[in-house]
Amino acid sequence: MPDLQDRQAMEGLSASGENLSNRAYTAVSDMIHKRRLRGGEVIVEGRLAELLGVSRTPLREALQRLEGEGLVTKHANRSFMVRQVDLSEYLQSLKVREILEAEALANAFGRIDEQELRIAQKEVKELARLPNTHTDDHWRSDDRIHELFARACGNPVMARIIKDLRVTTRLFEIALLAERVEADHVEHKAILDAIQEGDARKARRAIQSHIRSLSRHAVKNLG
Amino acid sequence: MPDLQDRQAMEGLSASGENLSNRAYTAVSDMIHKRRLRGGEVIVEGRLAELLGVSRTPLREALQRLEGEGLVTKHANRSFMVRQVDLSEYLQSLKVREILEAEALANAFGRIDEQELRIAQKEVKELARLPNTHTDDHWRSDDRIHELFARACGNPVMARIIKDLRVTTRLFEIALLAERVEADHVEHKAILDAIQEGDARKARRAIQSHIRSLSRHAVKNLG
DNA sequence: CGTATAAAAATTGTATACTTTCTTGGTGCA
DNA sequence: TGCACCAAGAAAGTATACAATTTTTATACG
Repeated sequence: MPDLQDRQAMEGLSASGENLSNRAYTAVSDMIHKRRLRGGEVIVEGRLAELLGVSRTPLREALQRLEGEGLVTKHANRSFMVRQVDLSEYLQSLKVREILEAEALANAFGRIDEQELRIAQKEVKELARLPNTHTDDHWRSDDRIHELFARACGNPVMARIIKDLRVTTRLFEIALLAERVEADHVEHKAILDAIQEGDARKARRAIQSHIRSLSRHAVKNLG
Repeated sequence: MPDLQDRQAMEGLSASGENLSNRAYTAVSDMIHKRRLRGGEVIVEGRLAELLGVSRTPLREALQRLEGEGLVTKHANRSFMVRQVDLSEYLQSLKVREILEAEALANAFGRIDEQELRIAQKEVKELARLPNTHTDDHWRSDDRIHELFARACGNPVMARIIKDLRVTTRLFEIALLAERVEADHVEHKAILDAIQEGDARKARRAIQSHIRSLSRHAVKNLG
């Protein structure tokens, strides 16, 4: 079982969410994304509440909220369980992402903030140079790129769906990862380049091939 | 304020969700969809809990879950508020639906259960004959048709997203409605006919023009 | 030695009491 | 008359106590 670390992370959050419910929410969400709580693991409320230093009430509320978002589920009508994303769901999600991100990118053309594009490009270049792949940084960059055009597409509903789908796929990718990092850099760069050149067709192909590449990689390593 | 009706509906649910949390959840969800709780309305926990005959604890959990699904939101960091879908969000959602439902329909070709198709067709025909448009029936038919190919498309993730989007759009349409019913019948029939003929192109056009027709109607009446 | 059963422990479900925070209305002073 | 400040009330946030349910363990019997 994880030690004090999570509790301390939670206490460090004192400023953020204000109330314990919100703090518990982000703390648990974090623990899931950081794999301190693994997919399929059963959550026992009492223990986790104590670990986070709150009573069960706000923790339960956090869990209900997370259930609504699909990060945890009810196991046999009783305990909560950390959501397990299997290969099949991963591939299905990627398929939808491929469709929607291509569409979003097309609609975003001409509306993407120049400066944000610069920042994203610089980040990719730096990451490519670094030998050691610090995963947190990698994902931050990944987020930035994909949100770049999702947010700019002029359709917040679409952006939200893409974001949710990326939560799902991320959940799965965390387990996989590692040897993908190199390919990600190259493919990300291709997308950003196409955007900068103003070549919509090329950008569409780039995002599609990026996502398809993720699918192929997953199937190869697990299918 | 609504009277005993909701409370009784809730008590009638005794069999379904088993525990009070779940019962409160479906009860509130129902109240929202049936417009007994209107978009933008502020929910005061104590009152609603009393109305439903439960303590605040399970009601709050239900509300948190509904928040995760987007049916209610937090107002000014405090009270819950029934979600208000505005025209802009409605149109955005329709846009995504247009993309995804067209895709789903394409993928569903050849996998749609013959019998379910028959049932849907019969239902449309009957509704078209009836002079009085009983809204519940209309929507049940609407659900059946759109779920027909969403479920058959082979991608449950996509199906789930379509379903969620239809919750959003339905929330908006309930307010509008009425003179749409006629057009809906015609357009639904066109979709089903195309499916039966096995004409994928035609079906795609039919679903797209159906959804675009919804957009146009909304803009005309409210934009 | 295995299985069935009952008692105990653990865990979730619910209510309630208490605390904190926000809102509202009234009173006093400029 | 208008504004500011304070008090009282209302509503949300949290903890805890208790009830209902499930799981585990221990013991007795076949």
